Formats: sequence, structure tokens, C-alpha cells
Amino acid sequence: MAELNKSYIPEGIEEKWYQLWVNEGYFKPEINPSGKPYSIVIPPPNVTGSLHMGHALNATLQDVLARWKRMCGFSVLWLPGMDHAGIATQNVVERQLSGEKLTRQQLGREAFIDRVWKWKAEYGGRIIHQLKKLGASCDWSRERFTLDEGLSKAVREVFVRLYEEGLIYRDNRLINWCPRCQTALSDLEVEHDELDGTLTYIKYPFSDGSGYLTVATTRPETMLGDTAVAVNPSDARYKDFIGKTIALPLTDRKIPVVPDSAVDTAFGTGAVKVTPAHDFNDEAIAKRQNPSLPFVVVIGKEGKMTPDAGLKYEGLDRYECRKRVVSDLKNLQFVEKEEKHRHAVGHCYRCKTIIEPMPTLQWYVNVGTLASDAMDSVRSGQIRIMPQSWENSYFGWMENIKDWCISRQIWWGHRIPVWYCQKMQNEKCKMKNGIIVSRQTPERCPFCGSKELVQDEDVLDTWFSSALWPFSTFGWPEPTDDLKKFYPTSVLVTAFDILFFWVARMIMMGLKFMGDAPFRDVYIHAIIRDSSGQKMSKSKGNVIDPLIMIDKYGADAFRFTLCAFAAQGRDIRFSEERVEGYRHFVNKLWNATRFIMMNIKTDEVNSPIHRFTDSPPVELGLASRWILSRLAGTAEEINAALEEYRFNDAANSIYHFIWHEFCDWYIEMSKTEISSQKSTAGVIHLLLYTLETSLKLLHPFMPFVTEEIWQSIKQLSSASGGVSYQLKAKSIVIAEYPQSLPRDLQAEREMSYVIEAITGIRTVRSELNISPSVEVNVLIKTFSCEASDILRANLHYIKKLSRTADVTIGEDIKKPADSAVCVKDSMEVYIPIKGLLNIDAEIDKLIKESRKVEETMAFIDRKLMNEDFLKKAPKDVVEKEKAKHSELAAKKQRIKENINKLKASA
RNA sequence: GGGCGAUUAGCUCAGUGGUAGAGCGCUUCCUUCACACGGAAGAGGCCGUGGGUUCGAUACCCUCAUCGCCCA
Repeated sequence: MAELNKSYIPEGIEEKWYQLWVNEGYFKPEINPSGKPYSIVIPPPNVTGSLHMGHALNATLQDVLARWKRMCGFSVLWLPGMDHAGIATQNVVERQLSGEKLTRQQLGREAFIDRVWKWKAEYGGRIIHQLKKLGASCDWSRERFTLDEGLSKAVREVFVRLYEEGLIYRDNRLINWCPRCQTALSDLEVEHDELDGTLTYIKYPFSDGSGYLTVATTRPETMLGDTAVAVNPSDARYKDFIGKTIALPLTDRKIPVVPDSAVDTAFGTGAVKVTPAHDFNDEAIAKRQNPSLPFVVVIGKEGKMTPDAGLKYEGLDRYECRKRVVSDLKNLQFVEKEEKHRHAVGHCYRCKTIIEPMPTLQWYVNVGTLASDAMDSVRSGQIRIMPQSWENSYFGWMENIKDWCISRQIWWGHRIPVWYCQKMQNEKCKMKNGIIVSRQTPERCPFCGSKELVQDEDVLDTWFSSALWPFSTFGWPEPTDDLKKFYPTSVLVTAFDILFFWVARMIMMGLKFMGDAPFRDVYIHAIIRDSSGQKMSKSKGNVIDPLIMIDKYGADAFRFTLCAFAAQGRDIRFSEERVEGYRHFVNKLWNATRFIMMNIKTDEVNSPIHRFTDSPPVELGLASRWILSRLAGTAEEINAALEEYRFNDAANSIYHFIWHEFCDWYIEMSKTEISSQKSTAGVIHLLLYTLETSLKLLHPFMPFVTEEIWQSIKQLSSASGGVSYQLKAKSIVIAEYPQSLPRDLQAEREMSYVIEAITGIRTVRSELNISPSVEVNVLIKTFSCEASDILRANLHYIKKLSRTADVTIGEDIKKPADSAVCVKDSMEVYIPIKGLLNIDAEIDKLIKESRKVEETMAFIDRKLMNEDFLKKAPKDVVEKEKAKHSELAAKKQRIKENINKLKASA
């Protein structure tokens, strides 16, 4: 028989099979044309991105589901793609330009966009290649990009429809402005980090010279834009000051003291300066006043002070200005005191620059009804969020959702389909403010006919196009076959950090435009941290590169590790040792295969193919019946676990079966047949069948090694004439997933006697330090004739696996003098060793065991003596406790007898 | 400040209303004809604290402590 390498080496093998899978079209849903549809859209990674641990986990879990469902006969579509990551990509290319001492403004819009496309062609989409290395079974023929023509069409369609329904509007209000990226950001794109700051207490003198008020602020430079001081009308300290006027220091402005009940009387002095143009709370106060307070913009889009800040400060950076303002105020004796103060400051999520609230004209989506519909869909169970605990976060966010700012002042992205008529030649056009919103680029103004149209300079938030991903990728707004077949998708697999950014918005858009939720299940998986619990980040230098893991340990071991870790709800502490452990598992499987292959004698393997899928195979021996039943049990567990997204349970289940049942027991037992002179056809057949089925169960988790072994077995049928064991499927990818195999609980029960006997003997041998090469004689006293019968029938296994010569079995066996003993649940094992027995040590061992039994008995005694327990506990529980008690009593008695005998012989 | 989560073996983590499991590590023995990336046998845990519910709590509820996350 052809021999395999001594250990599994993934290099080369992974690429080879992946190529074949793609070439054969296995990842296309058409491979199972009549199957029920099962679809997943990948959370599109950034075009700038490269595979990190989060992606790897995310993709692995999706791939497990896709491969499993595909093998179950579903018509599986896992649709891959990327998003254009507007700000991030633009930043990357601008950085490249700055190396050439160029700015995008110098290049011009069109040339810049060309440049970005060129960049994408060259560097973008690295992650796609990396997903392939991981083994992702995506249908690459359907790969999409958010800036594709089709997806762009969908974006326009949605924008126009929402505008026509009045759900998209333009407004001038405060937004989060990133002075570095030079664009507006949505609330979600701002990260709040705690920083140590200073709370400066500033005296604001009344203009009538009657004293002063003190206000406290963390941003002294914004005082230049103050247009009021607000106090809580219920605050007795300040009631009388309402209506007075303040002479704002460092300026020549007079500003009023106004009442506002939202002012926190406990913060600072209870009087707050109001800078409507640079603070969201202040904006709200300003708008509540009647008439509303003026907005004075003192910080410009570059983060530098404007002329309105005063000649002295104009052009200064905002933080430079802060220093100057404080020192100037100090010189004028306006600073009362300074306190250290820790507070949250908003940062741009892309570049970490501190954001600046800024009044600008932007486009917004009114999310009110969209959000309430999206909440209903989860409340009604139309969408299941798993683990369910995330529903709280979902509802919490949706209930407090604010309108979504969707315009960005950048160039890379979907240009807003809005044109402004420059002429506004008639009333109708004036009424519309010359705003034209259109699916097609208009040639003339539909209202007044003017040809002077200017398109809005801005592009849409990347998430606006991502929100359409579950249907735009299927060809919407065209009524394509894919759309009909695969929408709604079956499940969305993602991490919680984009639950709001993306998931919530997809639900809103899906409900709105498809009339149905975009997916049935949302499975939220963990975030991966390093082994000390820190979030992995480039700046911390604690990033583990998945590709290095793959190179080092193979994709299979790496994937399996991720699955085994996947239970943890919120975070995973990744440890490389774990990957190494699972590489050992791959090797174990490999060697099990090797063992089987080495023992195939081609001229003997010619029994008819029997796949054991129908009736329990009664004609087989106990070990074979047992392994088939355990295989069936394992398949049951895995299918049930995957059905509920319990990836770790599924992984552990197959791991335990292959290593600790198949290898540790069945293969060891099979050696009795193989080493005998009898025909081995039967046992080889069973070994092959169990291996084949195990491979199929394992394949979604470890696609490569399972295919490699599958193909090796497959070669047998063609290469060696006599072997009739054949694999139906051309590739394991399209083999049938094992389900509903017959259990044989009787066999499992019987086998437990054999295992008990073998482990009992091994325990004694080990305790007595009997060399493995020495064969001993053993006596087994069983407590039932059933046990005796079964042990006798399987004596060959016992002898082989426990290295014993003579085994005497019976219910009335007497413990020989000078023998060591092991008391098990259904038998006692004696090994006579003349003269060599350390009687004191034996007695100590038994006393220790007896003590353990007594402790447990005492616990049960307490229960059984408790009348409340007997009265109130369920009957079966009481019965169980009673049975346990009498079992323990018997065991205790047996141990005692053994101790007495040992004492007598001493 | 609001909300959420975690706390179980040396480490990383599963888990269940009826005195606890895995992997790694550790100890002892074994290079037995698949595998030392292996085999066998072991040691190791008042299941964070204090209350409550219950016949019974590691598990359900509350308090506190520690750590972490999200949102302001």
C-alpha cells in the first residue's frame, strides 16, 4: 500500500486543493441546483485592509456554516466582496501623494480618483487573497465591490427614493468635523476617549460693573465664541442674574445670562458658558432660547482660529490658542482657579484627531420610522440576534438614534446624486432651492430648464452603501434570479463592534427597500484579544498575524483553534499554544490514516460496501458496533451544535471522538484482528468507514487535511484492484454530511464493561509499577453475569490492551492472597504478585479510596435524612440519590473487605 | 454618569438547580510494529465576597470587590 509521510505537512497541499475546488466550481450554489438556498453575505472588509484575527475568526465561522450546509445538500451562496472605505482609502492614497509632495487638490478630483483606482488595482484587495489561504469557500465569481457599477446604481436608487419620501434632507447644524480628514463624521464615527484635562474657572464680569460670575470650562479657547452664559432657573445662586449682561473678556462683545433647565447645577460653578457653534449641548441651549442665540464660529475647518476669534488669535491652532487665551486671561486676573479634570473627548475613528463640532450644511437621513421598523423586526422574532444578550444593546442604541449624517467632504466614494441649478429661473425652481435629485445625471434643470447645473461636491458615507449590501450585491434594483433565490440571506456573522454601524442600518434598509429583513439570524461572535486580554492593535505591537499562524501551523489547525475558542461571548484571548495543540490533532488524524492505509492488504479487502446507515449492524463485533454508535452520537452532537452556532461544542465533539474514541480505543482494538492471521477485511472496512465519516464531520472545520486524506483513500479504489471500498464523491467538499446514523446504546453500555476492565488493570499495573513488557495474570470479579459474559466474549481486547496473559472472570472469584486490587463500579480487578506486594501501601490506597466514598455518602446521607428533601424534591431525584447511596455502600463494603484480607495476610 | 459582561484546576476557558469538566502545563512510567506532534496512570478546585430564594445554589436574585467593554 502507498505510504503516507510520517507527519502531515500542509505546504503545497492547501494551495493544490483550493485551486481544484475553485476550478471545479464547488463554491458556486449551482453545485447543488435543487437544494434549498442558504446564503451568507460576507461583512465586506475594507479594500485597504489586510487579514487580521477578527477577519480570520469571522471568515472561519462563515466557512464552517457554508461548508456544512453545502454538504447537507443546500444550494449555498457565500458572497464575498469589499467596501471602498472612503476616508481610509483616501487617507492612504493622500499619504502616498504627499510622498511625492503632491496634494489631491493639486491633482484635481478626476485625476485623484483615477489614482485611487490605480492604487486599488495594485494594492487593494490583498485580503481577498488571504481569505483564500484560510480556505474560505466563497463564490468568487460573484465577488462585489461597493463602488461597482451595479452597487452604485443601487445607492442612487435608494438616495433618490428616500429623498422623494422626505427621508433624506439637507440641514445646517453642528456635526462632528475631523480637521485632519477635512470631513464630517457621523456620531458613530467618533470615539470617546478619556483624557486628563484642566477645568479652568473664568470670571465673567457684568457689563454694569456690578461684579462677576464664574464659569468653568475644559475648552477656554471657545470662550471667544461665547454668545451667552446659561444658568439653571431653579438655581437660587443665579436666579437674580438672569437677564443681566456680561462683558465677555478678550472680546468687545456683550452677552446675556440666560436660563436653561438642562444646566447641571452640580457641575463646575453651576453657570456655563455657551458656545453654540462649537459644542453640541450649547447648540441645543442656543436653539431653545427665544430668540435663539447667535452662532459665532471661531474655529475653522483646519482647526485654526477664524477672524471672528479676534485679530490677536486669528490663524492660531486651536490648542495653541487655548494656551494664549488662558495666559491672557491670567494676566487680566480673570482666572479664578484651575483644576485637573478627566473627561471624554471625541476622536476621529480613522485618524484619532480630536474632532471639532462645527456648524455646516450636510445631508441627513431621517431614521425615525426606519429605526422603529428595525426594532419591530427584532422584537417580533423576524430577526434573531444571537447571543440574545446583544438585543439589549441593539434596542438601546436604536431607541436613542439620531438622524444620520451621510455626506462626507471627500472624493473617494459615491458622489451624492444632487445637482444645484445655478439660475433658478422660475418660481418652481426657487421653491426647490434649485435642488435636483436624480437617478441619471441631468442635462438641464427639470424645473426651469437651465443648463447650468453643478453637482454636489460631497460623497456618501461608506456605510450608506454597506447598508444595501445584502441586496445590492444580488443585483437590486434589478429583479435578478439571485435576488429572488438568496434574499433574505440565512445568517449574518459579525462582531459586535459594527452592530450599529452596519447591522442596524442593513436591517433598516432591507426592510425599507426589500420589504423583508436582510437575514434571519445575526450571529455575533467575539473580539479577539492577545493572551493578556489587550485589544490587538498595531500601535500596541501585540498583533498576531493570522497568515503567520497559517504558515506555521497550517490553516486547518488555525481554523480549528478559532472554532474551539468561539464560545466565549465577548472576547477571546488568543494563545498560540492552543494552535500548536490542534496541529498535534491534525497529526494524530494523519497518523490514524497512515495506520489504516499501511494495513490494507489489497487482496483481502473485497467485502461488499456497507455504509451502516440503515439498520444497526448486529452481525458486527462489540467494538465495531460501539464505534459506529459513537460515530452516530458524535454526528448528532455536531449537527445540533452547528444548528445553534455552538462552534466550540461541535469542534470539541469531533476532536474527542477522533482522538479519544476512534484512536485510543477502536484503532487499538483493531490491532488484535490485524495482528492475527485471520482475514482483516471486516475490520479494515470498519476502520475506513469510520475514518471516512469522521473526515466528513471534520471537513467544515479542517477543509484541507480532510480533502488530502479523502483523496488518498479515493486513490485506493482505482489503484489497487481488490479494494472495493469506494468514496462516492469526487471531493469531500461535495460529499454528503453524516446525519441520522443509527445509535446502538446497548453496544455503548456493553463496551463500558470492557473499558472498565482494561482501565482497571492498567491502573493497578501503573500503581505497582509493573513494566509494560511484563505480562501479568489477572482475576476479575464481576457483580453481574451480564458483565462476566461480555468480558469473556471480549477477552482478546482485554488481553491486548492491558497486556495480560491469563484473565479469569467470574462473579464468585475470591481475591487471592498477595494481590493488588482495583475496585470499580461493576467489577473488582485483582493482580496477584507474589512477594512483590507492598501491603501497607495497598492498604493506604484503599483507605484513601474508602474515605472518598464515605465523604460522598455523608453528603447523600444528609440529603436522605432531610425530610424536606424527601417530601419536596422530585421523586426520580430521590430515587437516584437512594440508588447512589446503596451503590456507594456496597463499594465501601467491598473496599473494607479487601482491606481486611490484606491485613490478614500481613 | 448610564448600561452590559466577566470572576470555575498553575494557565486559557467550557458547563449544569442535585458537591464540577476540557486543552495546555505538572508528576510517574513507557521509544509496544500509526503517531514522542505519541501512549498509560496520576496529582490538582471552600466554582471572587456577603446576603437572599430553594429540600438543595458553582448555577437563580440582590450587595460588594476586582477587571473589562459599550454609550454619554
